[in-house]
Amino acid sequence: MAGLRERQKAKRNRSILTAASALFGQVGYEAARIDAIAEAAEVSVGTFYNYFENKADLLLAIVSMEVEEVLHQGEAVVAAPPATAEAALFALISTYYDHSLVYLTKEMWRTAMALSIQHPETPFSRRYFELDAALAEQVTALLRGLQARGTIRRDADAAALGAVIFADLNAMFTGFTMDETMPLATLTGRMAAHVAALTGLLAPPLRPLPAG
Amino acid sequence: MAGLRERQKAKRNRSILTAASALFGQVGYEAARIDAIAEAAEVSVGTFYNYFENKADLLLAIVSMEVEEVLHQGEAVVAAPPATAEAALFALISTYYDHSLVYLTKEMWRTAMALSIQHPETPFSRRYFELDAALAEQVTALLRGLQARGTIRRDADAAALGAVIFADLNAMFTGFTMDETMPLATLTGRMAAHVAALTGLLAPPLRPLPAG
DNA sequence: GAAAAAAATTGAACGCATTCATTTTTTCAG
DNA sequence: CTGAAAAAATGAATGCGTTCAATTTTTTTC
Repeated sequence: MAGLRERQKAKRNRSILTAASALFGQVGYEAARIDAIAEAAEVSVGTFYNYFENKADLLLAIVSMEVEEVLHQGEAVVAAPPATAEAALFALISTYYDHSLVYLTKEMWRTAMALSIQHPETPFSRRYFELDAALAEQVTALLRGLQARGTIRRDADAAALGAVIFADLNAMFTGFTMDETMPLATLTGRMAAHVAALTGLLAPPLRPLPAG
Repeated sequence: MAGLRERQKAKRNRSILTAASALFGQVGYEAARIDAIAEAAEVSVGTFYNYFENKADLLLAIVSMEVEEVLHQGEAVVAAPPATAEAALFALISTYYDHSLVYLTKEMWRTAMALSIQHPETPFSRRYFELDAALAEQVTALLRGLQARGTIRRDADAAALGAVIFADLNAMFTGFTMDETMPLATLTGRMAAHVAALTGLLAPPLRPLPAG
């Protein structure tokens, strides 16, 4: 049996996270005051800081959930990619984009990106870039799979190109979060153009390259 | 003759910017207190806000100077690029990187990037991304020049690839500013690897493509 | 050159995230 | 069950960017 203390801790933790999540959704991250979150969670401000290191810590919890789900979905695409390189990259990146607004608003994404850049020595930043690296690795894995299958040229540097593609999809996503009026379709369309430009360069030579 | 008021205004403006720049360099942007800047500039806090909209505004002035100089230097590279695509891209991007720490510290760069992402409707953000766009445009211009000269394949989408390459060099630069121990040489080396991977794909076909 | 008008300066006050000394609650030994 | 020790909760205080009503300085008008 879990002790009283332990049970109360878990309940409060959940309560704070729920209250914060709701407030973030309603008024945005920046406008959500700590006292308001504490009050909604029926907890004092001091107690809030007993459970979370700071306001950003709340955001991190939500971002982690989001990216973990997206990584999971991405695995399926990497395991069984569409036939062409263009379709495969498009499918993977669309998976990322389409999921992006499930738990987070654009403003929350912006805040997360800003915090992760500004304070690199922070647990927030470390975790955020860990997640980023996992996504980039997934793009690279897709490229490797396409190479193994002969869909794209085998002499391309998959790791470097995976990083390049991830940097680009990330930059476009940043642009998306920075324009509150941009629909997801616009983002997807732009991404498609870049994917087309890149896959245009990745077609394998008609005859296999001589070994060595 | 300029009136007394006008002369004093110019003097104060300079004084504040000089004081801020010095303090940023000494203790960093975040640790530089507005009262300290005001005091060093021999001005009250209220007056500071009469001359600059906020703390970020000071940073913007310095960032603008930095990027404008780099754009100017970049023009020379675009006007007379090295012989190979790899050398040309390397030269342009090195120009950017090598200049980057002249006026700004890594911490100042991080802050600038974070602010520009977090508050997109701000003059800071608008200006920052204007400068970014100008840099990306310069990369595209270089690619176009290389296409015109036949150094890289003419059927590549220069605008899309310019954007992709800029996003990537930007992401690597962000990584550089986030690691206080990383020397410029490491950044340059990583960039070289990505440039090699990309230019490997950009070589023109041995025979010119048929028209149309 | 004095008085009125315009512009600029000033520092105390405000909002908000975070900290910390004090109080309350829970656990546990006997 | 009791009292001491440990853990957690609390809200007033702090630090810092920014605002604003009151004051001072400069310009203009006659």
